[in-house]
Amino acid sequence: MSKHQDIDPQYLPDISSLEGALSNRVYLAIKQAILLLDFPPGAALRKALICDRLGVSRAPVADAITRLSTEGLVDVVPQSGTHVSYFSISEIREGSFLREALELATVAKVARDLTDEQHVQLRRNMRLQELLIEDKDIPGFYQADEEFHSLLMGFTGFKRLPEVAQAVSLQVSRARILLLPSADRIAETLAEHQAIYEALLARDEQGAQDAMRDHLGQLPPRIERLQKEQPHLFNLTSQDLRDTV
Amino acid sequence: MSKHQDIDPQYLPDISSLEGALSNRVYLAIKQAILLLDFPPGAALRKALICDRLGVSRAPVADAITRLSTEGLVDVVPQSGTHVSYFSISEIREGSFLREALELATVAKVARDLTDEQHVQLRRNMRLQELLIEDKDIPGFYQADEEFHSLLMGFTGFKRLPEVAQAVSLQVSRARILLLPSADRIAETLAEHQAIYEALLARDEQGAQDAMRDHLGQLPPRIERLQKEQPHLFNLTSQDLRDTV
DNA sequence: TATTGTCAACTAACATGTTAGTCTGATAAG
DNA sequence: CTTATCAGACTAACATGTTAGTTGACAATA
Repeated sequence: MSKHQDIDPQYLPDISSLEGALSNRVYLAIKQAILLLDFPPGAALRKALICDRLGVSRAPVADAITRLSTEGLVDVVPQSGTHVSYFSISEIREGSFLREALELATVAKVARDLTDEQHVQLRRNMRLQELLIEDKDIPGFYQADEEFHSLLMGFTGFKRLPEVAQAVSLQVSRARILLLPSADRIAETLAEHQAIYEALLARDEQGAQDAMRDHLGQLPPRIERLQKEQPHLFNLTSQDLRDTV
Repeated sequence: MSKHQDIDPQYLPDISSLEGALSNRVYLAIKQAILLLDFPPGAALRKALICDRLGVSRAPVADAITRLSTEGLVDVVPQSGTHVSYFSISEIREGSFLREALELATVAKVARDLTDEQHVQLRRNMRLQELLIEDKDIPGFYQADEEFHSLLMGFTGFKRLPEVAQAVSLQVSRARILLLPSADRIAETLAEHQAIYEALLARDEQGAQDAMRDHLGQLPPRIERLQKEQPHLFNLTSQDLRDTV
């Protein structure tokens, strides 16, 4: 069950550039390493190595691991050890479901309440997306994509919504790193964003939801295909086996 | 800003009857006291008192408080103190929004996938609700109500959904305690549940969502009325002031 | 070979000591 | 009477020592 590598603490970002409490900085550093797959699924988190690398004691590291555990990024085995969680098709499906639920409620509300100022911000972001596509700047487009969704959530005026949405779809975000986006795909993505944008301008609540559902529905099948290509990253639970029959 | 009472540790449930790690038991005990308003909003959590009462050291208590902090039930002021969070109209609105988003997605999926076995379970619960109303057993109905929603979420097959739904609407659950349900109100509630139930049987996705939206929409206005009656329990942020103009 | 039992090494969980930031309230200055 | 200051008493955050449970290698046995 475990001839897995330990983590390589070399990949931990330096925490001195971060701000806030020590526990929080350690948390952010480990979280980044996991989300970028520098700490691969299955890797054992060795507290001693992390303490050594970051120059902190075990307390803030333990605190950080507790938080990562509640987010599902690590699995803690009491009195035994901690390792980076595997991908799980069922968890990714659930994460996508939760994410979709929140995004649909978001666009419905935004379609009802969109202000002129918000419209300007959205239009600016859409223009940016177009420019980045012309330049074939894939990382840049990725970032503008995130900002597009982030803007919409911000428009609701709800403060916790963005972080909740991120928390429920962390596994999806992590798996998404494995997908290498092509120029074709980001062009499609732009078109999907435009459909959402136009429905929002038209105050078309149902249309915006349909467009968002269509947009978000693209991701899960792509991720599920990864399971065949890189099965060692996945944890096949009985649930998953039943689903894939 | 703070001539508030300390918490009274006497209200902490005994943790020896709970199971799991010590940290988790302490967490559950404090959480229950906060949700039942035995620890009222604004009360200062004194770690020493809690340690004394539960017979544990500071470590598991600190661990528990960290978790409660991420759930928004307590506010931690670094290097200073911790107190039970106040109610906030804006947080309650947001919690209701998030809860509704998840419940709507849930009934849509259940309307599509309902099995015969699940139908039997639902019908049994509906019958139970009717019986409890005849007996005017309000606490019993409250419990069956929770079970109704819990059943629906369980039907999706998603494991984290119930806990996420509970987590996002914790503030709402806490405020709900202040509402004294009348016989009239629980009769209305039953009717709303029946509308959801019938739409689900008819596989009417849109109808089930409409019925659920109508059902969940009852709660927030009732809670907002509490603000006038018991303003000392609320934290009026500038956000809230703007909203209530 | 396969199975079982033992034990050493490792771990998370817990207890407790230490540090440093924050609040309060008394006192002094205006 | 108001305001500023400053010391002491708190607190969370952090460091570190201790406990107890798990794991996995290996030897003993069948």
